[in-house]
Amino acid sequence: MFLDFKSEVESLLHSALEKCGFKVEVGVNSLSLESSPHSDLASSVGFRLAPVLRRSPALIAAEIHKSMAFSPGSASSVDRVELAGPYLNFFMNRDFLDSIVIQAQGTECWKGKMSQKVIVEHTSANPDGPLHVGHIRNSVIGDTLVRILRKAGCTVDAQYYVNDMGRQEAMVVWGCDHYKLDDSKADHAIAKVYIAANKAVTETPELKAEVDHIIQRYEAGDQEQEAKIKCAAKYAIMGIEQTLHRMNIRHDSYHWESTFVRNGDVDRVIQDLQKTGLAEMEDGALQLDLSAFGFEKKLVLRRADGTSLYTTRDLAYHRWKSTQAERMVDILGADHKLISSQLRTALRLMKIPEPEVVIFEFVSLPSGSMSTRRGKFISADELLDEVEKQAFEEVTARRPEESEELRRSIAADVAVGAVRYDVVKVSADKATMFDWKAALDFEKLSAPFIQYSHARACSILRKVGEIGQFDPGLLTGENEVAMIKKIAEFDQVIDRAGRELKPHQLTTYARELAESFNLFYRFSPVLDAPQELKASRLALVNASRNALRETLETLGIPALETM
RNA sequence: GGGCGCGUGGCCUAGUCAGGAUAAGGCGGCAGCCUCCUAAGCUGUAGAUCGGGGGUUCGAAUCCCCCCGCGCCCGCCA
Repeated sequence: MFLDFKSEVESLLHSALEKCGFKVEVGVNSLSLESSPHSDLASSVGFRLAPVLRRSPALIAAEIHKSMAFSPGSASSVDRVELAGPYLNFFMNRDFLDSIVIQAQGTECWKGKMSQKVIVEHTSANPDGPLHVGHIRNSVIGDTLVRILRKAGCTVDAQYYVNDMGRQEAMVVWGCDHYKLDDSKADHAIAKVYIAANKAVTETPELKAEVDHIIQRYEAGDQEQEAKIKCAAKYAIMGIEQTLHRMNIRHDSYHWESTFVRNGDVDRVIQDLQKTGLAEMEDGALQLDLSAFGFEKKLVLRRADGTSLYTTRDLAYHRWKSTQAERMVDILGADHKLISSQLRTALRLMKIPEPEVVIFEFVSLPSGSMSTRRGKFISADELLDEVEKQAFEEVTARRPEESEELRRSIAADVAVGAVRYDVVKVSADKATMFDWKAALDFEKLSAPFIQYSHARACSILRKVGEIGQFDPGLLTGENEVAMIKKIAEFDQVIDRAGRELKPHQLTTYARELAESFNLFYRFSPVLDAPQELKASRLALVNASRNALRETLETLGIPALETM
């Protein structure tokens, strides 16, 4: 696919440069390759070389162009190279376009060549209540990255780190001791006692000691507290999992932070950090001085009462992770920026590989930021319910003759897609404001737009039996060629999103792919086309359907066959 | 106060990391397209000094500096 074309262009350029005796600096994109409206791939390397060679970029480009060891048929994917002033324009040849259509008939061509083992940790929400619309930004970004990396060829373990030793879980247990869990969904029931407990402790500060006592006994290995905390946390996670599953999100493994306290890993981390000479006792607590690395405040490794802290436990978790994978990816909210830099610095001090951290900015409500503790949030369940309700109305308006069962099922799939696409389409480093109107809009910049294109392709394919013999060379219309080229881009998009950990790039591609298909659909009749052309167009519909399906699946969005 | 991030038509965003050939979409506005494979679609049109100011460069939305605005953080919480 596109990456093959690109590497062929690269080697053509490299040998031409060598022939001319030109040297380019090594580095990313040293050949100055860029996508261009004027060609399939362009190089502005002439500009790069101009200051060194003291000649005009156009002259340099012309010289490179002249010594390009290129004749028709000498390359498997490049048709021609054109000189346009200082630019070199590369074009794909017909054989290459044909091979894209043929490859895309199958299932093999969509998988990338990466082969690393990767751990992606995402969601890891405290088991103190349901996921809200802020949490799901973490879950959706994380799960989409898991899918992208798998598509790129990696072996991925999606991990959920369970914070069972923190204050918030002790608060939940205190709440369960004093209030009754009602029969609402597990995570929602937990949230109610958690909110009540917070209220009680705020109003009666003396109760704080009781909560502290729970933490201390749990850390000391008290069986009763352990049973209570594990039970409460598991109950909350059960509810959280239901919500995640509803959004097509699954974790491969769960890791409890208490594990790393019990097995001694936390103590070992502390010992190793002491060996750096940067850790010292202050006010009874062990603190790490990271001022040499630009951190003002010291990082507390162990409380004066001897109990551990979140960061220290997280260090132990990361040390373990580093022995299990070649890449570690953490998805964290913007509130973790500082602590994750400190974590990485501490790991570096111990010569432990650092994770790649994907930070996403906050999702706020028009009324301000969300808070589980204060009960101020829109839950993911509520969001999904509302979107599903809206989707049901829309599908009913369009397909009133279909059974309610089918309409419900389509609405559920549309809702999952709409929510996931809406969340992941914005770059992670942009703070967003939750907007009901946008969440309930199923038009162009949304998952239903892409699902719809897929459904249209399926609809055409349903009307014919087999595709049979076809000649891809007949697909020469403007929209047909554009569609083939767009399909070809799939491997490059996956590769780049997987390396840069930018899942929103895939949503842009998905939109472009669907747009291309809709144009082809609009201007190239398939079923009414003359016999031979019909077969070729059917093959392109099939290729498009496969590309749309792969893209949707990688986004975790159901590829609906009818809607 | 310090650190990090963000600022692109009325609104939401892509493009910024790796500077290049006319700033790309959506929503909303206006004007059109269902005897035609699903109109959750398609076409046309109006609308942008890319927050402001300096600088680097043949060339800056993109890199550097300053300023302004917004967000997050600066706990022996997580």
